[in-house]
Formats: sequence, C-alpha cells, structure tokens
Amino acid sequence: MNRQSGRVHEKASGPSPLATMRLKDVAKEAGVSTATVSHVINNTKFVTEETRSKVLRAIEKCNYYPNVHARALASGRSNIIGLLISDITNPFFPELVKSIESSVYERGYNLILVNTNYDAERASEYVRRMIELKVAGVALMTAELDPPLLDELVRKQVRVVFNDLGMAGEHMSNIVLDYAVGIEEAVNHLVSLGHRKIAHIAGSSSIRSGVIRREAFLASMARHVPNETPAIYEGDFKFESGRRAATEILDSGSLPTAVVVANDLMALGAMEEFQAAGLHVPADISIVGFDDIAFAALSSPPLTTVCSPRAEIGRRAIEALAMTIEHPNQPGVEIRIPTYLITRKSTAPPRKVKRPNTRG
Amino acid sequence: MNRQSGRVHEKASGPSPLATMRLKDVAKEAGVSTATVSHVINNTKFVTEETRSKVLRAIEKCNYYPNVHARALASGRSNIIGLLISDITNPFFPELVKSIESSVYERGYNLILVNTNYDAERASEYVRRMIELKVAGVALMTAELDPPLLDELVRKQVRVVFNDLGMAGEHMSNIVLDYAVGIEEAVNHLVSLGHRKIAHIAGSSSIRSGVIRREAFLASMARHVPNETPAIYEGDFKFESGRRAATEILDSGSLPTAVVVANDLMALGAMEEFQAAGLHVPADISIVGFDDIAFAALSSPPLTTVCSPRAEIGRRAIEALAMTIEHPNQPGVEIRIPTYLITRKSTAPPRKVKRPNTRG
DNA sequence: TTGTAAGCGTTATCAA
DNA sequence: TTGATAACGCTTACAA
Repeated sequence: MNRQSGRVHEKASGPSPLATMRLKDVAKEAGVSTATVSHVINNTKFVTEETRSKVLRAIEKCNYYPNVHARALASGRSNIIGLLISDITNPFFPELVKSIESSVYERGYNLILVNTNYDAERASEYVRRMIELKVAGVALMTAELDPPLLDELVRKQVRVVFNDLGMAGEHMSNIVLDYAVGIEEAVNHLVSLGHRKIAHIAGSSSIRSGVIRREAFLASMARHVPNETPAIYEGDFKFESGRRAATEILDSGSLPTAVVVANDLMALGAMEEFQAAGLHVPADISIVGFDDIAFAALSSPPLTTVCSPRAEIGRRAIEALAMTIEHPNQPGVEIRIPTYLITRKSTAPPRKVKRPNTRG
Repeated sequence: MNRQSGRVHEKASGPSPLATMRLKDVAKEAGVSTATVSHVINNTKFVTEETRSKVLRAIEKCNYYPNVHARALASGRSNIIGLLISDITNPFFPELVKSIESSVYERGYNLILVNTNYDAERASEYVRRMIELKVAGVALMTAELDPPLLDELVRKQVRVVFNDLGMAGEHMSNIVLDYAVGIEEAVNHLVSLGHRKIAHIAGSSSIRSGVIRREAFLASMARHVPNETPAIYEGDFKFESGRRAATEILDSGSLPTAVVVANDLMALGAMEEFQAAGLHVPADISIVGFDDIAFAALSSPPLTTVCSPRAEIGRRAIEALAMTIEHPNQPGVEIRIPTYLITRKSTAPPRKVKRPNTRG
C-alpha cells in the first residue's frame, strides 16, 4: 500500500483510477510521445486519424484531465478572466455577471469573481491577485477604480475592458453606455403624454453615471420644455433615498406630474412613498426609472424604465476582451451601447385637475 | 530595442519595469538563493532578519508578483475554490455569493464562479473544469447535481461542501438548513395572532426544499390546529406562480385568513395579486414568505418572512471547506443552520368578519 | 507525421 | 541559516 509518494506506480496492470494521470501516462498508454498527445489535445499540429484516435482512446481510458497550471506555466498564458464588480447584491449586477459568465465559459475561459464592496483598498488587493494569477484579461465593471491600478494591469500585459473608466487604448477596450438616448426617450414619452412639470431624482453627484444621467435629463428637458426649469432632487442610488426624495417632493408644495429617476431602486422607493401618501401611480404622478432591474417589472404598477441592457453589455465586453487577448496586436475598441425606454404601467397622461380659464 | 524574446535582458541597469520578474530575478537582486526568497515569501523556514529584509526590499524593487501557476504546479495544490450555483439572477444567490466571496478571499483563496443555469450538462462540464484547475475545493450551492459528478470530484481528491446534496463524508461537508424551525415560528406566530385557516403555497414538489418546507408546514399545522386540514397550492418558486396560486385561492371560494408561502418571490407575487383583487394585506389576509430576499423588506407592506441566513451559510460553508482543505485528514462536518422568523408588516390578526352565534 | 528534450517559475529535498 | 537542484506537468522548438 505505498501511498506516501502521492503517486501509485502500477507494475503492469494499466492505469490506477486513484492516481492523477499525466500527459505522460496517456502517451505511454497510447504508445506515442507526449508531444503528440499535446497536439491532439490542442489541435496544434496535424496528426493522422489513426494516432489521433489511439490518443483519444487513451485519454478516455485514463480519465485524463489536463493540468491547467502546468499548461499556463508552459505556454505563458492562462485561460482565466477576472471580473471585478462593486457589489453583487446591487441588483444591477446579477444579470451582468450572468451574461459575462456565459460568454466567458463559451469561449473556453474560466471566471474569477471579485467583489470590491466599493472599497479602494480591496480593489487594489484584488488587482494584485489578478496579476499573480496571470489572468488573460480583466473586466472592470465597477464605477470607480484608482487609475494607478489600471496602469499596473496594463503594464503587466493584462488585457482590460471597462465601463467608462477611461478611453480605449492599446490593450484596453471601453464599453460606453449611452444614457442620453434612453433618457431622451423617457422625457419624450412623458412630454407626449402631456407632462410639462417633470422632476428628476438624481444619483449621487460624486458618481459619474449620476451626473451624466442628470445632465442628459436636463438637456432633454431644455429641448422639450424650454420654458420650465425642472426640479432636481439628489439621492444616492439606494432605495431609501428614493423614498426620502419623494418626501421632499411631497413637501415641496408644488407636485410635478412626473418624475424621472436615476435608477430603479430609487424609483421604487419613491413610488412606495408616493403611494403611502395616498397618491396613485400613474394617475396622480408618473414615474420613470432607470436600469430595468428584475423587480422593475414586478412592482405594482410595473415600472416604466430606461433599460441598461446588461446582457448585451456583458456579451460585448467579453467579446472585446477576447479579441484583445487572442489578437495581441489589435488595439482595444470602444463600444457604444444605447439604452432604451421600456414602457410599462407607471406612466400615463397627467390628471386634468386645474383647467385654467375654464368657464363657470 | 530587443523586445522579441519577450524578456528584456538588461546589462547592468537593474530590473526593467517591463519584464515580468521571476523569483530568480529577485534572488539575484537580493544576492541570495531562490530557496531563501521562497522561504521568506511563504514563511516556511526561519530566515535571519537581515536576509529577510534584503529579500523584502528586492521584492519591492522588482515589483515582483509570484506566479500562481508555477506555485500550484510545484506545490501540487492550488489556491482556487470553485463555486457552483444555479443562477445568480435568482434573488436567493447574490447574498450567498457575496458572503462566500468574502470568506474565500479573507482566507487567501481565489474564487471561480460558475452558473449552471439549472442545466445538468453544463454542470457536468463545469465539474470537469474544476478538476482541470485542480481546485482545492468546491462549494456546490445548487439544488440538484448528478451524484456521479460528486463522486468524480471526491475521487479526484477535491474537497467539497454542499447544501443537502447528501451526507457529510470523508472529504465532504454538508450544510443543512433547518427549514422546520422557521416554519414552526411562522405558524406559531400566525396562530398566536388568531389565525386558524392558513393555506400554503408550496414550491415545486420535484425540488427537495419544496417538499421539506411543505411537510414542515403540515407538521406545524397538525400540532397547532389539529382540526383543520390546510389547503395546499403548488407553485414553482417563481413570482408568477405566486400570482397564479393567489388567483386559485381567490377563486376557491373559501379564503384563508393567512398564507405561508414557500419562498419570497411567490409570496410577493401572491401579495400583488391579492392586492389587485382589492384585498388589504395584512388586514384581509396575512402573508408569510420564506428566504428573506432583499426585496422582502422593500415591498409594501414589508413582508414577514422566514430568513434563510445566507451570509451565515456562506461563511460556514467556506469555513468547513477550508478546514477539510487545510487538514486533509479531518473528515467533513455536518453543519445545521436554523432559519428564523422576521416579523414585518404583512401579518396581523385576522379581521373579525363573521362572528358565528352573534345575537341579533 | 512523430519524437526528443529544453524550458516555464515555483517548491522542497538535501547538502553545505 | 542558506544554497543547489530536482521535480511539478505541460508546450514547443527542433530533430528525425
């Protein structure tokens, strides 16, 4: 029962099911060289059908699993892709992660997931780990990342794709979500319905997407309703802040007939607060969210919202990343993905309450 | 500008920032052997403070990152842990994944995430990949997995932790969620409130947790309200099926005063349907969910629910896994985690409508 | 078309 | 206390 050596050397009885089989064992079993086995596994040189099937049979018989680490070491490249997100419990992420995960595996890579928790130090530690793992590429799907970390990644030859963290470059691709088109659709939708007095609940002004969305809203409003100055309330992208903003709106004394909110979580919070105050959505006030998180369709009424197509974002991000990994000389690309309005039940024409200059 | 070789050999000018530094380079820089460098990095043998700091300085100066693959190959163990879940967009998972991710990284491992999408074939492919990666351990956090896959993992010496996929064994730990205690609390809560006629919306009877929850409900009811036979409606754990079950309940002609639902998604669906039918929750009907997903606290009214403590599940699962990885001779453990009731606003005493034998 | 053998960057066993 | 050096399992020139 010699088990100490970690490897059981059989005398002549064929492969042991317990020992981990190496390429060499497969080669011996097939009666060929290790190079040949490697070539049939990787399709990297022509091998006659006969040897090929001998090898395949041997692989089968040995229940052989290639060792990824040995492979990475020998070839100098790994098949691991890193994904860095802020917080998987933020409802924006699950769909994105799912899409990225699928794309990554379809292309034969493996996915390492890290969750920064919005913590810069943790992000930095994670970038270090990615480099240690010699990942082929990293998808940086977080709102903020210290620029030095990005530099370090690029210096270490890691291919990168990110979401508006900078411009596309030699080894980096950039996915830019076009918030403005969706917001324009939203404002246009509300204005067509007859709304004029439209407020905005913005995301934190310290986060880029928050300010971009606010500016897009303002720009659309200026185009559609030039004579009104829309009220802006600021939240922090979380549910509770939507609630608070709604309270402020309620207390402001001049209720808008519609409100465009910078994300669904705040929109859902605002909707609840309005309803708790006795308003009916959409009869008394229309609400438009942003992102189209899963629960947007499940609220009552279902939320009209601008969709950030996360499945597409994930797919195209990995497509771009794989391109820069597999064609090392091609530069990164910039991919623009539009957002678009999904009309559900939280928007309707404003109630005709005060009809000015009405007779009698 | 010799860049072709991939490695730039500097003449005497110190380390190049472009080249990837190896242990050997650090050793040369520090004027010691590779063995010594390895020992200070891994704390695996005593090294004098002096050499130690020389090495540390050299590491710093070279901006050295150890190569995980070389390390895994040489040592025979990797620091990768695999996590297999069904679907990250199922609201049960984000919190679990977050907790697992934290625990894994705190312990110095890296996390490979895979999403089976409830697809057996995909699960099988993923198990193969885990083995190729020589992962130290795998957390199987999915409702179903073919037993042969589990066997294969164990045969390949991979440590495993799972959620009721079988019994704890030599290299496998089992996390068992005690559904019954939480459900008992829920039934007890409703009965104390005065409810007698309590229905159950069950999860699919083809899924283990669905049948366990139903049986726990039935057992509690038999204990508390022995003379009633509770109505059972079957759903499939999804939002829409909660809605459908509510419709069935509404159409049944005999409305219960409370309903215990097998998960929050269905509970939320049922709640919406009841509300759409003009019922008030909890005045007309009380609802208890199960899981305590994020949106349970955000619904209106906030959902009373039985909590599956996912943060704890994740933490303890990785704790158990790390134990079996780091102490190869210790057997796996079985960890029982209780569920418990969180009382929010969707439960209240039943309305006293028909008071039988009332005078006049 | 197939085989031989030199790395890949660590760890770990000995020896010094 | 430190240093040589042989693995680890694979890829990939280069040879045959």
